[in-house]
Amino acid sequence: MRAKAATGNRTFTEVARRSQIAQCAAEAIAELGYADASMAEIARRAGIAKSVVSYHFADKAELMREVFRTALEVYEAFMKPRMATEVSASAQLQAFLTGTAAYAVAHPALHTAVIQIALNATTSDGTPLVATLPLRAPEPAVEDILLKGQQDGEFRDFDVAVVAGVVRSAVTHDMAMRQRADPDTDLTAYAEELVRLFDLGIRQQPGRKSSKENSQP
Amino acid sequence: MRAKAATGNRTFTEVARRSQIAQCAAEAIAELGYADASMAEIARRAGIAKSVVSYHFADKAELMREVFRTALEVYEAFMKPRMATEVSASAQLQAFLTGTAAYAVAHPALHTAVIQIALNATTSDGTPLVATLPLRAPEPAVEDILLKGQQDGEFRDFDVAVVAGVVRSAVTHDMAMRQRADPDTDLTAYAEELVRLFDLGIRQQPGRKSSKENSQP
Amino acid sequence: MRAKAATGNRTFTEVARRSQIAQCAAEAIAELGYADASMAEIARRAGIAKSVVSYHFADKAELMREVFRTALEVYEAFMKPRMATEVSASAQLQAFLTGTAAYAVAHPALHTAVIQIALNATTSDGTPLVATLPLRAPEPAVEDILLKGQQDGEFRDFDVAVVAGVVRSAVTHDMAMRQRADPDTDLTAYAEELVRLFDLGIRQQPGRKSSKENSQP
Amino acid sequence: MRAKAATGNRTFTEVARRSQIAQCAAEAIAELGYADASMAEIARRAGIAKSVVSYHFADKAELMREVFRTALEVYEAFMKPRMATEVSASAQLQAFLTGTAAYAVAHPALHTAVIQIALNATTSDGTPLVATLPLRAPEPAVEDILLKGQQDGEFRDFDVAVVAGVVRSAVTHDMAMRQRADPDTDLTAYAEELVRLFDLGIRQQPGRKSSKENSQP
DNA sequence: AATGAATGAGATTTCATTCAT
DNA sequence: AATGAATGAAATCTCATTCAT
Repeated sequence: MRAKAATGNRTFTEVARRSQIAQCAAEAIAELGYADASMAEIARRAGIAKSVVSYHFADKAELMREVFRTALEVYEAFMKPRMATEVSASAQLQAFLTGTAAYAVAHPALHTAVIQIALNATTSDGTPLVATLPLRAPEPAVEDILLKGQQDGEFRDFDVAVVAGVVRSAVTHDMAMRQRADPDTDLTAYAEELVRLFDLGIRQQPGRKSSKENSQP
Repeated sequence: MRAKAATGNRTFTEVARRSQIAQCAAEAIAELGYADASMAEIARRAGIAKSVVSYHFADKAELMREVFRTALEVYEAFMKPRMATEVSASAQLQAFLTGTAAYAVAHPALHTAVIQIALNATTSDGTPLVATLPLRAPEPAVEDILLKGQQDGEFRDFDVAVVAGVVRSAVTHDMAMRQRADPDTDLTAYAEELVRLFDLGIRQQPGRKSSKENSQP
Repeated sequence: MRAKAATGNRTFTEVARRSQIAQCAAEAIAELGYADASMAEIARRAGIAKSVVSYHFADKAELMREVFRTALEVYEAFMKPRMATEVSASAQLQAFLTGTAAYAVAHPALHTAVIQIALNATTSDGTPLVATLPLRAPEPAVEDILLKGQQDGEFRDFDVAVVAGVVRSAVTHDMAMRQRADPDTDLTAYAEELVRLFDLGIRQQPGRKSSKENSQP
Repeated sequence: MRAKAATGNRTFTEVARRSQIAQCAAEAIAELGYADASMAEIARRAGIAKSVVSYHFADKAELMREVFRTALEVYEAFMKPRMATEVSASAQLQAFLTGTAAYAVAHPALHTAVIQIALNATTSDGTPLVATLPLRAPEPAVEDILLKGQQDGEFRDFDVAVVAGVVRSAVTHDMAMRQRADPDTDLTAYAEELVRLFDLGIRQQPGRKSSKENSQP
């Protein structure tokens, strides 16, 4: 009857350390870039020996996976209450944009680190790390929102995959670059501008009907 | 003690070698990611000794700067004729979007490499490489097109910096990710979708006047 | 500050644990080779924490010494009844060869591990572990059998040390390599072949007298 | 038209360095045992930086393979003239035994190192190194000598594989242990003793015919 | 102009060992 | 008696860079 509980079969201490190390890793990556965020640097920031990092994570890839997982969890926990109250697709999209911006302000390191990891991290055999992640898309999925909007007749006809990509790249890549260049950027105003842009860009024009809506009377 | 000034006095061979190496560097980065594109790998792809790379470039940062410069040159040469014929801002924006997509198809390595370099490369003292680049925005500057559109009353009132960022992140980050995930993506269709999205998103609504236009009768 | 003297005051549990760990160590060494038989691997096989190994053995050298001691004990217990009944030197040599082969079949891990330890193990200051062992030769000592054979006139005149070495290397090194290469080798047939070989090689030729026998009328 | 000639496409310098490093590796292994012969220690003995070793050998396994190859070459070059003059199988066996002993005296490090490598070295994935060697048996093959002796009626009937193993283990394992324990052992006397032992052990008894000889009149 | 050889710094990872609980 | 956590030392390997030729 060992003192193990918490997540799966991990000690309280272990969970705490892993989380601390993952956080330090995210910060190191966000500040220095993926290439310069070495295990040594991460350990230094956590105030522990290099070998302690290796003790808790089998290898660097596993640490990166943990950062990814953490960021996802935090993001979803952050977004859930903000999405729950919205019904219409356009309101959901607005909540998504302002919510994600607020998340980027609250957790800039996680927000930036995830992008760098996705772009750079590889496993020891050279395959991209993302390929090895059991990666369900984070909730809320932009695609779902857009689809719902089309079905409800709120949004016009367009290629969901493309627009979803643009929306997502705006709140990840562009937002992160902006924050990096100037940490004090007003992301709230930024998000509002996005809301307007996309609302106009995809909203169903009055007097027109989307093909989807027509085909399902 | 060869005094190799910035540009100027380079022999024909030298110019050719630098260009060849830069091209190989771009390909290595695009295929393997920045972290795994070592000087050795780049030399291997060029079929020359590691030391030859060092002979032509003071250090890795300078090589990365050269890739950047090359990509810019190629991009501008590619876009110039496509932009020259367009007059209206909306036509220019359309030319920018379809042109950049065509460029990504024609020069995928350069297109992808630049993003990776911007995100990852640092000089030996740790400062991001982009900070050390005499970086004028590449022509055509999205900001200029948008501003012109507002002044001509074609585009509505919006924060130019924000929208320019979104437009740019769409054709860089999103497009590059898409190409990486599936090298056969139809970027032409993709660009057309973008044209529609942004056109609707920023065009001046009929019967409305932009503040800018009003204030300058 | 537990005063754990050489042997003597060990609890039942302690003795059991030490023996279990030593057994697992032998198996790890036999399977993976000395270099890859780490304390962690040994603990894993025993189903205990690394620190438990350190708790029971001052350091790795002591654990290796224990494996050595264990192997010796087991070997001698195994051989004793087989040797007890034999009187003549040649019968004793035969019993030694077939007995040792049977031991190798019964305890392959111990048999192999001892060789690896003898060849590889060093104390922390670099001196070979064997040098630090209070190493009396295991009973039955081949030298004693050979000497007795010469004195009884059964064996011819030869350098006892040399022949003893050859006999021993046959049943250790050669036999172990053979088992490793093919775990199903028929060691019984192998031993019989050895018996014939050495019997012919050292037996006193009829009509001749060994010098030893002559000099002690 | 690079300045490459020598072995395959290796520079003179490269060949020399590889050979020097391999020699130092053999010495380190012979003196300290396989486990303590680190790349750092080998580099120290060669008076070069650790990274120079890595420059010439892709990894440690490749260095070990080179030591193996070198030892084989040296051994065969050493034995060839000694075997060439002998006709009868018994004379060949004698030449083999005394020759190998002389080799052990002339090249003790190589002789010992090979044994340690065969027993211990593994590739990075854990498989024994010997398995990855294109390992033809070194000339002269003991098996061939023994077979010839049986066919010529010089040697009695016995299992060639077994006796070959014993002969080989005597001149490898036993001889190496002996040298290690006392570097001044008289290996010449040792070899003579072996000659007598095996000669008696396998020679065809007068008045008897081996089964093989009978079956081929 | 090019290169083979060398190198120090540093990256990741493994290991035996210690210690508080 | 046992263990999780931690650690420094060291091992292997990679990298950008330098230099004599």
